[in-house]
Amino acid sequence: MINQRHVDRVFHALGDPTRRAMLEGLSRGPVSVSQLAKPLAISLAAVVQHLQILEESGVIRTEKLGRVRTCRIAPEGLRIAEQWINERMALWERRLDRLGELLAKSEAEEPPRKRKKKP
Amino acid sequence: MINQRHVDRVFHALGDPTRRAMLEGLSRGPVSVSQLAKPLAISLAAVVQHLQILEESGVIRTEKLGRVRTCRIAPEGLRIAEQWINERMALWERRLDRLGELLAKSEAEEPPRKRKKKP
DNA sequence: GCAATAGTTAAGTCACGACTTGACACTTAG
DNA sequence: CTAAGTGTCAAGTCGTGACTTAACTATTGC
Repeated sequence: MINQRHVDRVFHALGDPTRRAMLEGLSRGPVSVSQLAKPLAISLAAVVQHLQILEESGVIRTEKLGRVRTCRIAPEGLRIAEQWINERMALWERRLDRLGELLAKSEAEEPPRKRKKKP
Repeated sequence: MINQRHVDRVFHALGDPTRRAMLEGLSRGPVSVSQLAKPLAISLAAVVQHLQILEESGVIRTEKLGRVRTCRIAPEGLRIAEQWINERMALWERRLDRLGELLAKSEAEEPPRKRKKKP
């Protein structure tokens, strides 16, 4: 099981439309903070705040060279969210399988029949 | 491309820890509203509000028989979030592939060599 | 019919999260 | 050195989202 705190932070990060837009902006390759901010119609400071949340959640990594900070997607961070979703779906569908088995079995032994008598 | 509104609602729904806990509660099979509420330490009314958000986002379906509403996971709804994540990761990694090709190519043709002269 | 169970709706409170502004710090170019 | 470019930090505003309480509507069981 993955750390619950981690899952919380990742989904909180992904929960905001602006932050998802930023991830879209990053998905074609690494970009600087101001390039990332350009299409966003909010202040640079706001973008930086979002960046911090994204980075702390582990879905992006950043590094600063000189005066420019370069941001890139961290797939291993995103994968945590993906895994969580998959696990829920898997559990759910495993349950459907078990249900299917039960139905199949109860069809196999024709229903209104008494069980084997004990010796 | 999937409807943007849809993606927004799904991620907003998944962004709240209580709602994720509810999905956990549902992942083993369908349950009623009050069963779902029992482990949750919040009022039933609050649970109902969360349920509405979850249902409108399409990650669960519910149906009412008599006085009890039964809730179940809708995997096709969850899959929207999963897809979004996968697409971002895929774009990112496709880019890494292209980068790899470029590097491979520039290694193949030893770098400091003048190009073919025109005829 | 009456009481208990299961859920719904409305109204109001409150905290937190997203954003802004403004001052500041560091790097690079002229 | 100075100016322009790139980002950071702190403080404050504001709206929205998560919650509560309370009154109400079914449905079911005795």
